[in-house]
Amino acid sequence: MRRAAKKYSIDVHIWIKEEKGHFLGKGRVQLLENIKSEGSITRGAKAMKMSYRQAWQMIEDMNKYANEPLVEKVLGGKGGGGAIVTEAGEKAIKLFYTMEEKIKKYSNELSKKLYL
Amino acid sequence: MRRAAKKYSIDVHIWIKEEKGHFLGKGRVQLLENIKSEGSITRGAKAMKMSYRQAWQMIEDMNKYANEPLVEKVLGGKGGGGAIVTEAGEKAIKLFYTMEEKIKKYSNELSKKLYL
DNA sequence: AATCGGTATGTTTTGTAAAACATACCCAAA
DNA sequence: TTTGGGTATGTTTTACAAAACATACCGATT
Repeated sequence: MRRAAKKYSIDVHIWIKEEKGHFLGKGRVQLLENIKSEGSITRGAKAMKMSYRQAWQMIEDMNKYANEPLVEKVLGGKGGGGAIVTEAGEKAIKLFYTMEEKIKKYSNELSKKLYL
Repeated sequence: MRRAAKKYSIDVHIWIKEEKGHFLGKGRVQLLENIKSEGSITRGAKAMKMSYRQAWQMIEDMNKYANEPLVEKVLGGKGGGGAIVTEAGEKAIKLFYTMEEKIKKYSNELSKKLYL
């Protein structure tokens, strides 16, 4: 009879990529969510202990690979300005989580019959 | 009518993990294969431009998390010795590729209906 | 008993990505 | 027209993982 002395499972990470390079991973999605809730890149980045510089570069990269910008700046206004997540950005967030969930669900099924 | 200006797809990486930590990823599987074909950790690592030190540490880690060692040393003998991949090691290689293939196949299916 | 290429491991050096710092510019609101 | 907190970037510093180096030990083979 088959018995596994240790419990194993499958861990899975996904990225949505465009032809020329990676486009969206978990970190970027979290950044988008933070920008959405905080209202600026500065605060969104800080909320996840990411440097503004790195956050900005990610956004530049995402916008470059997307059909339309996922984040747009808002200059001036009370508080000096900020940034917003566009509708395309919102869709991207949802899409990423949908795909991630499906794939994880599937790999969890596989994990159940994982004997080694 | 819906039309995507850019082509996107899902990229997926998997790891087989034990409760206490990651156990097997693509790099480790390649290392196992190299050790198998080269007959030693030294040459197996060199074949993939990995340092002996790093390779050895990976093996130590794998053996620790496995029910039984995946690699065993062979001391002495013509050429000073070497290392072999055990039967458990062979199984682990096969299992990893089987799981990887299934999950990639599934995510490729999902990629087909990926509009954003 | 000498040889040989490996294993196992500590120590030092190097390379590079990330963080930290600095600063010019932006513009709505007051 | 000054204020304020952002954006957008260049420059410097730091941290740390990876590589490189060094070496004691191993034991079948000859």
